Amino acid sequence: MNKSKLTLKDVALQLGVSTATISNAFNRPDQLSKAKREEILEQCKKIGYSGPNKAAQILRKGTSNIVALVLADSISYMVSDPVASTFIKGVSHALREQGKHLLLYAGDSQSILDVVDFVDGFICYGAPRNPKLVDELSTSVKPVITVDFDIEDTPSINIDNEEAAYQVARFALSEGDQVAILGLRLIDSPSTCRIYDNPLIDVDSSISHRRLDGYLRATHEKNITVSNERVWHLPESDRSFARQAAREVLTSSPRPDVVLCMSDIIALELLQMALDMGIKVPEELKITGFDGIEEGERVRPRLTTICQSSTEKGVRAATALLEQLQDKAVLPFELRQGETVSTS
Amino acid sequence: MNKSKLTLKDVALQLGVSTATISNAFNRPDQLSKAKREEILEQCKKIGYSGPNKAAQILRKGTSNIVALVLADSISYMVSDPVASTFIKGVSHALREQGKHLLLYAGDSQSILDVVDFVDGFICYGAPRNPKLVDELSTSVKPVITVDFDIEDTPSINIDNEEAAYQVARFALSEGDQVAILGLRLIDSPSTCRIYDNPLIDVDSSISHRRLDGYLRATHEKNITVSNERVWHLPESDRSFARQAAREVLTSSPRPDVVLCMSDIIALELLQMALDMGIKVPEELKITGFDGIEEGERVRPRLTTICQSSTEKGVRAATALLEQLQDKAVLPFELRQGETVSTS
DNA sequence: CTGTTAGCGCTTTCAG
DNA sequence: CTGAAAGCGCTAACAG
Repeated sequence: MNKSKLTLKDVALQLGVSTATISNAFNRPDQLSKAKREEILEQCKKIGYSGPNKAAQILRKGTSNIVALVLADSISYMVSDPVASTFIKGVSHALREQGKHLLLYAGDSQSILDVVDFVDGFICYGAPRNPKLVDELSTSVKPVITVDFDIEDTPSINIDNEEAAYQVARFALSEGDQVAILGLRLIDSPSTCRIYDNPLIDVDSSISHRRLDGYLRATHEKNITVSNERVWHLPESDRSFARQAAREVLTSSPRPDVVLCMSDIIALELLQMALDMGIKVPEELKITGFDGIEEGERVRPRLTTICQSSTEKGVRAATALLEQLQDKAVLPFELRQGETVSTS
Repeated sequence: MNKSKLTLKDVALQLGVSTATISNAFNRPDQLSKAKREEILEQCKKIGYSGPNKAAQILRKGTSNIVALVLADSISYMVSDPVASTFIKGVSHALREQGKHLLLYAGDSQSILDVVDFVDGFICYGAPRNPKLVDELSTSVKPVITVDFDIEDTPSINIDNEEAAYQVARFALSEGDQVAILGLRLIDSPSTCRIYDNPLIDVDSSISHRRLDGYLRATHEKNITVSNERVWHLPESDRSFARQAAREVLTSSPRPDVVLCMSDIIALELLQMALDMGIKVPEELKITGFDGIEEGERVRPRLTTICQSSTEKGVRAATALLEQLQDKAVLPFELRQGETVSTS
């Protein structure tokens, strides 16, 4: 109970050795004889000293074994998103193997200053909602790795979103199709809407715009034009936004033959609503998703989508951070041919 | 860039005031004139000092604004469980309002010693897989609150699992029904199996056993006997375990008329498998879940289950910890009448 | 309202 | 291999 009051100094005094010896017994086994070390450790256990105080170690050593995972959005939102939570899974798995701990950090926070002094580094998953964090991160002395977006001169992990979107769209489209696109964070609006002529946000770093580019490359190839009123913006990959958008799309006229969705969550809501409305998939409506979440395989018809391994991304991100790898990695993806696109 | 090298002392020197004044400017506005304070803050910004080093503050003040959330299992597993992630959502939401940060901690870790010295407290969600953590937690000087299980003399948050299980079972059962139970962590086994005469683990604190008690109270009331070979054990509320168990149950003879499931995930897998096998729900098979996850409402027929608000639990847990409330709270639950039980 | 000072608990040269 | 001593950067008395 009073273990918390015992300091290394107290212990040194009690055991009649110097503080350095105790410290070494815990941290640097090579600095003293095995026998002595074991004796000290045993004595410590006996008197209830469980090792050097971590707070002091952090200050002194400048490392804490804590890695901050900066999420794009609030933790609340991210943790219930299947893609993000799969990513977190990967990160935590890799961190755990290295004895590191995981601090979750919201991307809509004011600043990273609260933690920058004591964490060992940052994994930044998606462009944080608060852009100020990007500035802070890019000038931070602590190592940073970004995932699904880029900061100049900072290592990152991505997939080729443009190519992936192109492939899934090309697979789904036939000449003459009426096409609609359900996009993610395309413009600066907190609600679901068509993009019309609103300025696209953040063009460079946004994965959404890369995906849009890919979709449009495929439509051009099939001589299909997609006007801006057939492109919807959703502020988040969230089921209720998705439902709204799905309803708009399915009741719009002409009703599309193909809907390209920038996430599986969106696609799944669209699918469900279509089925509820008695629309046959894929005969009357083809749907593509993006991400490859499990639920897309459980549902009937199975979702046609792009699979990317979020777990793998998480593992890679954590590993790259800890090993200080400096490269910008591009991971593979895979087209999954479900049944929401006719294979004829 | 060299902001990280500036210390409070340097700044004091540069601005020609004492270190205490700088410290006060940042931490105790009441200790100096508003004018002076603002001037100092501005100067600091100008020379690139962003405030006292947090690592040093942690050591000095003994608080870090970090709260550890100890999960029952590995982070990887917990973060993809809808119930746990909803809980995390609640916790992070409440923490955020208080400017606290969230450290995720795995319940199968070796020890909490790694972090106990610098976190401000522990929220412990479910009995940790490694029981040693419970000992450490119970002797820790840092505040602790448990959720869904109890540690003596430690505040906690629970629902009345026995009563909830009783109610859902009573609702589902009719005299003469053949009953099976899909339970969670009932015995000490890493795989899905019937419990037979294996000793039940951890009887007191386990919510699973409270639920089992509730189910059995209901069956007794209806003069139904449920032998131990009609009770399955699943090591986790995990879809693949659930599928195994579902298959065993549905192919066992006599095939049950009612299956009481200790989580919605289990119930949903059972439901899906039953439908795939052409078994009519609820006409030929009644199913009950536990938890009230969203997916249970999206599926057809809708799941009959016990709803408990995991978000609310999370919020309460965080609040209670931060406000040092000492009571053992019992939260309400609600029976949700879906369509997996006939309402006749 | 401001400045001085003594640590918070530890690690790490550097002599011995 | 061991011990003495100097901080890591900061805060909170306390005295002025």
